Amino acid sequence: MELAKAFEPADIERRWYPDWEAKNYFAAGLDRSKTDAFCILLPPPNVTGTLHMGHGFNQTIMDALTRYHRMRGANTLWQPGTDHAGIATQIVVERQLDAQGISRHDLGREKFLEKVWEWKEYSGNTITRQMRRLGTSPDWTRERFTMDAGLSKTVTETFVRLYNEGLIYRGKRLVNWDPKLHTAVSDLEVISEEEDGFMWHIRYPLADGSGSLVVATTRPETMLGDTAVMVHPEDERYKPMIGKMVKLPLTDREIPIIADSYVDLEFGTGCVKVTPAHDFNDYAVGQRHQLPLISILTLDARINDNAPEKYRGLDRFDARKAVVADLEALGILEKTDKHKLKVPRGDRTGVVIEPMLTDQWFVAMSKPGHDGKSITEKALDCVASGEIKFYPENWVNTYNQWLNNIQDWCISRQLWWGHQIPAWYDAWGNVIVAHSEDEACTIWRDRAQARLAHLQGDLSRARFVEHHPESPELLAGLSQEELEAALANGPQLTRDNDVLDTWYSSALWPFSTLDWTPEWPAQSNDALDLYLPSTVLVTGFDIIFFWVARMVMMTRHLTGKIPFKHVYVHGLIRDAEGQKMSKSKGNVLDPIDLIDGIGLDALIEKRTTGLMNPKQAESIAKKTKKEFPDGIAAFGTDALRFTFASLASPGRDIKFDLNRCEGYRNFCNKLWNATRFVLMNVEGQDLGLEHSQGSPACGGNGPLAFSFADRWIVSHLQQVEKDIEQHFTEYRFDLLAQSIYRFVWDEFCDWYLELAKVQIQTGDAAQARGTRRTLVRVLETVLRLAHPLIPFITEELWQTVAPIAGRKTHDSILLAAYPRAEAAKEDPASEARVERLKTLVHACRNLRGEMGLSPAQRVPLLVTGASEETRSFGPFLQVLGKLSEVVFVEDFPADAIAPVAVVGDARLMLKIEIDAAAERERLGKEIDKLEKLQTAIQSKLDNAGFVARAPAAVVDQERKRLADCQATLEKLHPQLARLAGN
RNA sequence: GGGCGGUUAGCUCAGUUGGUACGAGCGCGUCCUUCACACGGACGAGGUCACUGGUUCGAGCCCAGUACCGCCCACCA
Repeated sequence: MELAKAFEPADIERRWYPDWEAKNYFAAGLDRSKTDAFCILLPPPNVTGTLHMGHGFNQTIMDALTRYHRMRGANTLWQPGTDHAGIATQIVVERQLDAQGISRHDLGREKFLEKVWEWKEYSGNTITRQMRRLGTSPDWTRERFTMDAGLSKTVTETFVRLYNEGLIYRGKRLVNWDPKLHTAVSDLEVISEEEDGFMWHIRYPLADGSGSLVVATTRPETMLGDTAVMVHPEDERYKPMIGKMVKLPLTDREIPIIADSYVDLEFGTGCVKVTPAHDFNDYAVGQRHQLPLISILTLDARINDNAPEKYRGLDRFDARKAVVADLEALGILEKTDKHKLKVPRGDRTGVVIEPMLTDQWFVAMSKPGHDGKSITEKALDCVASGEIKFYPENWVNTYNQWLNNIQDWCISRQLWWGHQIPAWYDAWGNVIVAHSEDEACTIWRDRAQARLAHLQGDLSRARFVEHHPESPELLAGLSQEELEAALANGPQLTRDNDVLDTWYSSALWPFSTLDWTPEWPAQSNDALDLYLPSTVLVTGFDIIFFWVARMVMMTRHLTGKIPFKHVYVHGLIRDAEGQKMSKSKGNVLDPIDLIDGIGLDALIEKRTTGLMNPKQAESIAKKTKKEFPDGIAAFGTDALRFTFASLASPGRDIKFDLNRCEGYRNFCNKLWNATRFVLMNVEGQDLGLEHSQGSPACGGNGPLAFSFADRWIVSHLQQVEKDIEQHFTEYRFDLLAQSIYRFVWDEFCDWYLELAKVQIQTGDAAQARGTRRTLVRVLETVLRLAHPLIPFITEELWQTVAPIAGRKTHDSILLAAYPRAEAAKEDPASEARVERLKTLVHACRNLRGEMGLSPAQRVPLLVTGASEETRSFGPFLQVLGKLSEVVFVEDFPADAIAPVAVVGDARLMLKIEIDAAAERERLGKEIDKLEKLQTAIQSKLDNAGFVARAPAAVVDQERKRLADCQATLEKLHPQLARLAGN
């Protein structure tokens, strides 16, 4: 088969992926007799759009690991799927409707959800199509979606369990409220950033007219909901006022002055207004002092009816202006200072989050569960015990720190898209959590009957509680008559409208995707048994809290197992300037565009459509033009993947550098052409494969001879195989890529191929066979070695190379065995010998370079003092040094004025006519350099401390360096002297 | 206020248990369309490893501190 002259990825990629998938090569290994199991969970991408560079990076690493372990023969599963991404997806669809002038309320819940499902279908397909383009190898037949029937069942089941265990509860609490979305959000979904604001100082008069005090606040409008003013108990300024009342301005209420050591004496005026219904700190203070809670805001953050009439209906920021103006008019606004403050904003909407008193569902993070430990404690234990390891390790700090300060997790969302909470309410507001409405009704009736029996005296309280330990107080408030009537009419339950935080279902991903059932462990399946826990979670640090910690908590608590053994935390992909990639900045790169290439116009079009702020289009277009004047070239998937891997240094974000990508595209081309060369030399030739299952066409029976060069490259390969194994174990994909790159380019191509040319041309038949066999075998091994990173090109080449190498063991390279180092093939002597040959060649080339010889100009080389080995290098030296001939002589001609280099015992002379003065200068410089070096080493050795305390090997090494240095000088000096006369 | 990173060639980054700065890619200079590859080859220029002190025979690598950049967490009204 004839290979194209250059590597052209598009066609190769198009052919191989469908083939792999059709033949089901990615299917989960379910062989229980195997001891090794490797599993990765794909962090399910959100169905909000398309994949970005971060996904490409993340998935490249996972795919490399998966292919590696699959080739090493482990049971392997890469579990794919997508996430419904509650809020994010609902926003996307609402925005689309918005463009048509429709709101979700116009459609109603059911119709709206249909629209979202349509979008999910579209986005989900886009994502999986992109993943295929990236060459990923998950088991597509096991693809899951967080709202699949099976996963939804797991959500319900776990919710019911946690509720019955008391670890999920409902309550009226102060939560982070997004007034735009009209939903509660969790602490993690709130981003606090410093913004410019003001500190208003307001004078509150004492009710008894005996004076006044001044409070400082950044949110004056909330004073309408104040229920106290607090001071520090030790504050001498205010001590006499503690316990007195102040008259709250703008209202007709009087509120107490309380003492609480929370107050900072140094800050502000030392007096703090307390608004328990609209501030988390004040809420806590209110709890401590039994203060009333007065909510003054509606759910869309307007002033409500609890406030004085004149402010009602005003938006919170308009209300602020009005309040400030009124205070000023009253003359009690003491002063207004500029002040920087942290403003909490919703991560999806950007609007200011309002602490709001609402009924919500929570997961109790610190409450002991069935085994006496809280889910937080258990999550900490999993890591502390070493069962779960972080790579790099320092992320443990972040993980621990977060868990040690965790608050209860608000899991209810006032949205439509998501898992509806499995809770039902009766007419009196009693809550029943159940798997279904039917079950809820049954529970209600059962409970009502038992309660009735209790009320009628037929069932003791103790017996009643014994039967219903999980919630004995349910229906407790109903009278006998009410129970009787309700039992006659049916319970009339209505379901909770809220849905769960999208991360709730994500937290179950490690087992929900493996078809865990409520009957587990009595009923299980192969995948669940083999792949829980999974091996490694590959993820960015941005979701350690959102996802990683919660998976550990839920999986440990609900299954008793850890979700994964390793957490590999990688950096974020940033643009060339280190900026985060985002639509609004217009610096987003689509991985597919790097694979296929994209013209400048198309790229600008892509970056400037659908902007939130269309005004940015122009500057984005300008920047794009500047950065990519010719658009982006097509690099192909393999080059992109190799780039991702090579940039994956631990603990570091990645500034994505297009030049690197180009460099690795070139690397693919190098590999491609090396293969062309090998094929040209081996196809149809006798390779001496008689003892292996070689293809008859290329086999052969001739005797084989392996030279030191053959043994060197094979030996070197063993070291590379060893290194790569270590790099995979340590998740060092950067070093791994580097190892492959260097071996292929610097050793195999730059040296071995050149040496092989000589061997084939000048060696005998046995040596030619040995060389050809080595060429094709090393190449074949390299292809397997590199396959996890660059799957397409390696498959394409392997299909041709493997049969010739007698190693066509499988239909696809991805099923072939991964190379493992063999100690028997190591050959240090040959490695050293090649090193000496390289030194000679370098010396020769340096001379040429310094003489400014054109590569085309062949000149003779004279060598004196050559050892037998050096003599054996003659043919190699001649070709690699571009020499007309290599002549070994006793001594140089006395009258020769030619450049000379010293390598060990040998001296090399390029036989060309040169200017004696120039050569003297050159030698002088050389001698100078060596003498400086000599002095440096000598002084080191003269240091008694060094000789006494440094390890003997190090001292010996220095001695040897010194000796070499001296030996070279001893040869250079006479050479210089010889020229002196000319 | 806590915690974590980073600071090495013009740019983007490696540097494995302290022992000659082998650094790599891109860029740069000179030469070369040599029968695998110009997506290439050969040779070369370029670095006080942020700063200060310490440990050590020896430090880019260990310790302490300083500066600058970045990230995460936290209730100063």
